Amino acid sequence: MKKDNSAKHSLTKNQSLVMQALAEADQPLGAYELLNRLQPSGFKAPLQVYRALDQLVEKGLVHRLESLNAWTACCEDQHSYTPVFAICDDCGNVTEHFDEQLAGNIEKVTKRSGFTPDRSIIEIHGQCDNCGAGTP
Amino acid sequence: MKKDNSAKHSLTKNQSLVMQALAEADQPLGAYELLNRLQPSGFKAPLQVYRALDQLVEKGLVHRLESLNAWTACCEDQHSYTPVFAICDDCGNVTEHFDEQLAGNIEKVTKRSGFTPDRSIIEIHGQCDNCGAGTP
DNA sequence: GCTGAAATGTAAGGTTATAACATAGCGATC
DNA sequence: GATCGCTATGTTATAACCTTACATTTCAGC
Repeated sequence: MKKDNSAKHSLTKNQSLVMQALAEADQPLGAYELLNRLQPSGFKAPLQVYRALDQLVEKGLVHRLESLNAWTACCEDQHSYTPVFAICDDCGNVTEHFDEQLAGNIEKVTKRSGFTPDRSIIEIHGQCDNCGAGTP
Repeated sequence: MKKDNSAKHSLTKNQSLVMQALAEADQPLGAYELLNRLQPSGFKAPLQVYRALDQLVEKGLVHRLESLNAWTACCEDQHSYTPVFAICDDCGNVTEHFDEQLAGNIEKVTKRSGFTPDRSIIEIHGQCDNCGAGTP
């Protein structure tokens, strides 16, 4: 289970509910999957979910996985490097990693062409240790 | 204008049309934007576009930009390294880069945890040289 | 208590992607 | 050349994801 850092950030009711749902999930969740899970708590419209998600991303507590159209609770409280996500295409499990060198190389590649990087998206699809290609 | 490598890959009619539209565009295009542009050529349904796109991605002639929900013609004919896309959030221009070192970093980060990488997505948002943060 | 900013509620609509099923083209084999 | 199987295509409907617009509520700070 992921950490729940919500306490440190004085979340609103909806933000807390979404954060909790993500923290309890063992996989990234889509916005409508979140809506489903939060309907018992009174959620009625997609916008409630999307607003909470946006605010949580803003606070750095949640990441969006672009290649899955899904959202996941951040495994750390605040991090300085761009996160790298390893996404298992078999079981759907996602792990978050950090690597200073990699973050540095990304800067380098783009700055060569006069590009000023702002935010980076690194998502790696493959097979996790459990579903491993090693044990077929 | 991007290269048009379609000749080498014996594309079908729909694949050629989509490839051509992407090669002529100076920015990535969404599937429905492609549909609009190809309606004069007889396209009627989204699926025609999506199917052609999938096949072109399969052949390595087109990349999907996950964070834009858009598609772009590949700038090279076949490449061995994971492409890195630099996406200008101001003008929408996208450039494709390659970096051996970066590809190596990715392997390293994931393999530490027993993960077997298959395909990687690296998309960097920021400002291009023209829209430059340097010249406000 | 009043006020302004942020959060929430609700309805409607836009964009992106896929499922399901039918038809057509085309090469390989008998 | 008839049959088979594979790939590509056509068509309709629907699922999944996200946003706009506007009304209402909450709540900290004066």
